[in-house]
Amino acid sequence: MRGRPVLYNDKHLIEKAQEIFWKKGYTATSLGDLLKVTGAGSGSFYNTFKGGKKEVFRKSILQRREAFNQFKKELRESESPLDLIKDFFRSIAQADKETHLKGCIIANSVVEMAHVDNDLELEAVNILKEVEQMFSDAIRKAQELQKINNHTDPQILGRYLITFWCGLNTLRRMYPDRETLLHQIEMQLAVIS
Amino acid sequence: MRGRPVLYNDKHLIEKAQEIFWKKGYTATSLGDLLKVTGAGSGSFYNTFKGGKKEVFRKSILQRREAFNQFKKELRESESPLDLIKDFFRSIAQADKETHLKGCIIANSVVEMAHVDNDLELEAVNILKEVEQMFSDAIRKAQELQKINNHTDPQILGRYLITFWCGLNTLRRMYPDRETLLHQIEMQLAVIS
DNA sequence: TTTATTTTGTATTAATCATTCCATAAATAG
DNA sequence: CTATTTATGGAATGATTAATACAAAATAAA
Repeated sequence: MRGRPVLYNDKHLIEKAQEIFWKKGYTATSLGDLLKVTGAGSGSFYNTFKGGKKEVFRKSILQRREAFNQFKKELRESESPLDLIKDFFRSIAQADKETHLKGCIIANSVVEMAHVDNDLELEAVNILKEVEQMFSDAIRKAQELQKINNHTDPQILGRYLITFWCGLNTLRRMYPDRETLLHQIEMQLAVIS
Repeated sequence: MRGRPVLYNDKHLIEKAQEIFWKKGYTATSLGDLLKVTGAGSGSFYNTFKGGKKEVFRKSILQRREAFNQFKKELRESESPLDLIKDFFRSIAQADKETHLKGCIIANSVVEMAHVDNDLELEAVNILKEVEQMFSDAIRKAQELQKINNHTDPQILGRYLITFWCGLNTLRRMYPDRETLLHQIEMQLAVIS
């Protein structure tokens, strides 16, 4: 194939873009921010992303979706997926303050996009619904194997967990503190046991 | 007092500003938006708010805090404040789609402000902590009066409710639907009974 | 009625925004 | 070596941003 070789492949650009979008959100991140953090000039940037800022953001959250799919794969190979999920919630308490302040880029996007961009809002909502489905499946399995005593409809409990996830996204900013968070996480997980 | 009479008092400006901030958030709301929606020119605007956009936003969420204080006053005069709080949660399910998409301006602000404006972040976090305190107080009272069976530390349960509030702020955007929300709300409230 | 004081509306500024354009660089095919 | 193709960096564009400057308007005090 002819032509000058690509210096900034889209994967690298998306990774760097994701970092800054995660911190500042969609609107507050300028194209200048994106160029600075990726090291690319606007020429290269628009060469790889004809859709501009919006396209990169969409691909940023889709990349996060991939990370989530990886976790889902681990769950499928696990004996007790619900325990993995619970440990994941517990691990949140161990994060550092900077990470707490960033929160979850998907949950953040649902809040930001409502009256900013409808397509991106829907994209983020759908990812959260996939996570919810993963929660429900794990709970159903645990119920079938008699591993938990709570026999509430797994759909309700899955929604309980996704609600908790989104609530935790704010709680950790209020109390970016290991002790406090771990207490609350254990309390909420105890409902599903 | 001498001088041309004020045409746009600050209370009116804040009210109108709050509406648009609530919808679009801080960053996505331009000064042009604010001028259009208030009807004021930039002269009047900066005459009443030397601090510009940031000052109006701060006063917008402080005004929301006042509305919350009003509710707190009702609670103090009530026999069973926890029941009032529960009914308040239930009433969320009855809102229309537009209202669901707006969500809670304070919870929204905590998410948006983390890496945008530290002062405003703290302001919003403090308001949420006040709400949490109100939850805890109501729960303590209900426990003392033997009105509920759950005897978990009221602080933990207060944090459970504020976490739920923030989670609901996203869940209602995922499912802006009366049935779904009411189901989830009842399930979560059942924990405190 | 004149003077002092304050608000208002608009024009202006200066900065930043997202995007496009284009000459140049760097590769391959012929 | 030459022609062709593609990517790059940065200048240029035009829109939008937040904020200021200032003359005109509207009032009250003197």
